[in-house]
Amino acid sequence: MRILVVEDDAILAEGTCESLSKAGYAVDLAETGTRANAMIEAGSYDLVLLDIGLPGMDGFEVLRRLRKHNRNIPVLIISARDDIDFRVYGLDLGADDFMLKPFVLAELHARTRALLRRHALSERNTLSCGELLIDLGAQRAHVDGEPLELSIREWDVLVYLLRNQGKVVRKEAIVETLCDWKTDITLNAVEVYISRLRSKLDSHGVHIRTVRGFGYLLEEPAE
Amino acid sequence: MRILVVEDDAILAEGTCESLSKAGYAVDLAETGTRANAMIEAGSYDLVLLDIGLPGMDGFEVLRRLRKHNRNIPVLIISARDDIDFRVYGLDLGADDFMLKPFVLAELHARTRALLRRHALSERNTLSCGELLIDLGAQRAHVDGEPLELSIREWDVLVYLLRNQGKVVRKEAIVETLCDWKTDITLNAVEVYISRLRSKLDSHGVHIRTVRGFGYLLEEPAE
DNA sequence: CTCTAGCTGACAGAAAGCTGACTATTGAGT
DNA sequence: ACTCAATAGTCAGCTTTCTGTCAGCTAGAG
Repeated sequence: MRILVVEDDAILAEGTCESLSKAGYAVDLAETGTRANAMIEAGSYDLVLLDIGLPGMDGFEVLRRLRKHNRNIPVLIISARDDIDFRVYGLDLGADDFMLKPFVLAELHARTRALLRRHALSERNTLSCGELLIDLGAQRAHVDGEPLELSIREWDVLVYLLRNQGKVVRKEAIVETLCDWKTDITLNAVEVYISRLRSKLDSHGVHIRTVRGFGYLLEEPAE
Repeated sequence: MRILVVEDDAILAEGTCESLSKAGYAVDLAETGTRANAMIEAGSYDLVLLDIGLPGMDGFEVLRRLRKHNRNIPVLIISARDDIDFRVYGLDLGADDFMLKPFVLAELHARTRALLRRHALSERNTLSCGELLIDLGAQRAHVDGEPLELSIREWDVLVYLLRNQGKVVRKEAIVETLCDWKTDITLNAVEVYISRLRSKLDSHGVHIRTVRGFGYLLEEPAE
């Protein structure tokens, strides 16, 4: 269970990290917002403890950027400002919980456990095919170790293909998974998604095969 | 078709069960998560309607335990919380569909039907003949372990032959299975399909015998 | 040997799929 | 409120692949 602590106050950071480490979590520390974003991009964390009052890029900005890509990582905001507006603002931006400074370590642990349990990332859920790796928990995809930029639609289609790896998937089925029951999307749209996915995946050796008259097939990494 | 409804709200539960019963399903009710898990273990259900907001063991936990053992049962999650995170989370855990309360019964029925249909289709049923193996669920054919490229027509004819393995199949019957009603295809077309199939299968020891004046015969793996 | 059912290569028209371009929409940033 | 950028979905034209027919050929029954 990996936790990223984003905190500029050295003393508070040390206390927090140490306490969490002792509790058995793998803890990393980021002292600035910029660094925090970089680390979140690079590593896959199960929880982010985010101090709002950071020098430079502030916590809200970090959160906003984080939510752009990793929609699912739980974020616990820590703020010195006893201001209900910040609380609302933070939750609007997609924070999962909010804690005021000063706090006792027991509360930190309780909230940490609660968040992790709620998100149950203990059962990290990944799908893969050859050099393609998808982390459902963090909602991120990688090929050849490089992060892959996917729009929501592309993501959904790819996940569906991966879940049905080795099976031929009909376009109708893809449409159904996209818009749960109101099927007002053309089948051609699926062709477009596939086309866009291919342009991102083909060069990495992940091929979506067309099975004429049936649909598409993501073959197992047979080579 | 047996459905297990997991719902603690007595009124909602009754309405749901009654409606599904009337639609011809055999419906059982579980009021708690613990009971739900026990019943799933014991009985063989074709679908589970799972409310997330349960007292005691919550829906996610039920789902997690269920997936540990009976991975294939389709699960439709029902949640009062209008929260995309729950949706993603539930789907991550292996739910097959997601519905928000309040819902109209028509939607419930539509989703139920869709899930049962989809599941029935994905059941792995296979046909085989010697080294030839056909997976109807995945819509894939293999010979000698190698995937076999077939067009729709070839696929249909081959499936028909396999379904009538050991029997002589008349060309007229094949034409009928192809174009359900408009039989404006020449019998010669069947000869062409067979010819094309043979060129793909012969080298793998799968022989379609001609029975002069009658039709074709796919012999059982005599060897 | 003859006759006929069946085989199969070739082909043209049809169908299915691909993709660049375009429009509408959304959402962030100012 | 406005702008800019990214995304979603449609469309149209193009490419690829399949289909069904034909015609000439093969081969089995008598």
